[in-house]
Formats: sequence, structure tokens, C-alpha cells
Amino acid sequence: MAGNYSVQRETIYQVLKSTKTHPSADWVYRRCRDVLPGIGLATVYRNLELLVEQGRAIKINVAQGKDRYDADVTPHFHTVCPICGKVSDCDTDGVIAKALDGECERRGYQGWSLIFTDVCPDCRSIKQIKISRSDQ
Amino acid sequence: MAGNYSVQRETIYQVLKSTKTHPSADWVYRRCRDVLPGIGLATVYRNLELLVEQGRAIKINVAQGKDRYDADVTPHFHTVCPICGKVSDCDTDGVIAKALDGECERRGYQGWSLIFTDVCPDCRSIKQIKISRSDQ
DNA sequence: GTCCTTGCAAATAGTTTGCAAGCCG
DNA sequence: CGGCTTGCAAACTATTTGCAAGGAC
Repeated sequence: MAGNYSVQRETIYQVLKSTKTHPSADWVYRRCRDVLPGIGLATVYRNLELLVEQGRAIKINVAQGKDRYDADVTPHFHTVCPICGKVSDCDTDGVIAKALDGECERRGYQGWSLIFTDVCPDCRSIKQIKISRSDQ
Repeated sequence: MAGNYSVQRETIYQVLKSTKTHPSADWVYRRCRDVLPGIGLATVYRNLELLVEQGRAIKINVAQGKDRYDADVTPHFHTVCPICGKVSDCDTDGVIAKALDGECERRGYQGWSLIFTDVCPDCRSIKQIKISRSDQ
């Protein structure tokens, strides 16, 4: 097959791998521009989508519009702040994770996503809604 | 407090309660128009959001753009088809549900959402991608 | 009368797509 | 070369917001 490599693709993947913040496409785009000033937003979207298809990243759908991406494809739990939308990893209870894997096999499902709702520390202290939607 | 009731609000809630299909705002809108031809889409969005704030409905965020709503607020599992985006209820394993409730209490989280990925029967037979994004 | 709600239209926000040009192998 | 990839701009889709008018209490 021809022309399957590109600096852009590699950069996007490296940027995504370098963070644990579950960034949005836009955030990845901005970080990529530090290295490749000419990169286009569409390229970032296209490649993130490709990474997901290839199983090298996952997409996390939360409210607040933006989709988030994560290069950590090992099954793990997430928390989402209902106020600012920030996504974080949280301790993944092994027993529950095993049980979920079991359910998948038993029922023929392809995977699971477990998200806990948790007002994040920032929003807890600010106590005001919609001040800052996490700009990740 | 003044003027807190409206036929629109009530209709939207009834429409949502009457289905198990986890509809999008647009679908609820179309159903409401059968009864209230003059209702506006913005009204549907506003009230669905209100129902969620009041804890009378939940919002399910999946890929494929549209958010889905559900008037069934009892904790339960969902499946999402990765091809057409259809959301369905699935048997909620009591043991796992209890474990998740436990995790929430232990960690101080406000709730959980468990979504399994499952290619739905329709998409399984069609075997082609992006033919029809479930028009719910 | 006052505050809440509505319908409409316009505005946003996030994401996708068409296309001509460029790079990989 | 031939096919995959890119950047740009325009197109789209879903959702939100401003506002004047109507309804609830």
C-alpha cells in the first residue's frame, strides 16, 4: 500500500499519548501547531478518528459538546464533572472490571464504558455553575 | 412562584415517558407536534434540559452527534450500536449494579453510567457502515 | 402585575466534507 | 506514477440564545 505515513499523523498520536487529560480534538490541534504550525484542524479530526478505528485510541462521549480522546486503550473507569465536563481517570476496581469483561463475553458485546459523575475539585470550590467549561 | 406550568412541558414529559427508545430531542419534537402543531424545537430542548436538572430524566451522550433522553431514571445499563448509534436498555445485572452503587458511595460520586458497545441486529445484518444512522 | 414560558429566528459550536495540491513508496 | 494525505474553506448538524409576545398565578 502506498503513502500511509505522515508527520501529521505521527505527531497527533504522540501528542495524544503524551497527556492524561483526555483532550478534545481542538486541544490536540493546538498542541500540534506548536510543532507543525501549518497543520489543519480537519487533519486532526481525520486522524483521531482513524486512531480510534485502528484501536490505538478511544473516544469518550460526554455532554458539553466536545468529544474527548484517550490514547490509553486499556479498559479503565472515568469520571466526568457534570459542571465543567472535565474527564479524569479513576481507580479501576479490578473485580468490577473483570465482571464487566465477563458480561461482554457472555452477551457478545464488544466492550464497555463506565463513567462516574463526580463534581471535580475546581468546580466544588467555585460553587458556581458555568464559570469555566474546562477548555481542554 | 408564578407561571410554572405549561402544556408544552407536560407534553414533552409524557412523550418521553411513553417510549423506551431513548429518543433524541428532535424525535421528541416531532412527536410533540402531532399533539401541539405549534410547538418550537427550542422549547423541547429547554424542557428536556429542565427535566434532566429536576432528575425526572437522564441524558445519554453517545457518539453520532445527537444526545438521547430517557425518562427512566432508575439506574440501568445501556447498549449503544457503534454503527447506527441506537441506544437500548439491556438486562441490568443486580450484582454489578450494587457494586457500582457501592463505589459511588465509597468515593463520593454522584452516579454512574454503564454503556456496552453492541452492534445491533439491524446493523449486523446489513454489514455495511453508515447506511442509516438510526433516525431516532 | 409579575415572573415564567413560548415560538421564532439568528447565532454558536463542533465536526465533516469537497477539492486541488503534495507526499509516500 | 498511483493512491493516500493534507490544508483550506464551505457545508452541516445539533444545540443555544435573544427577544417580543402570551400565559400562569
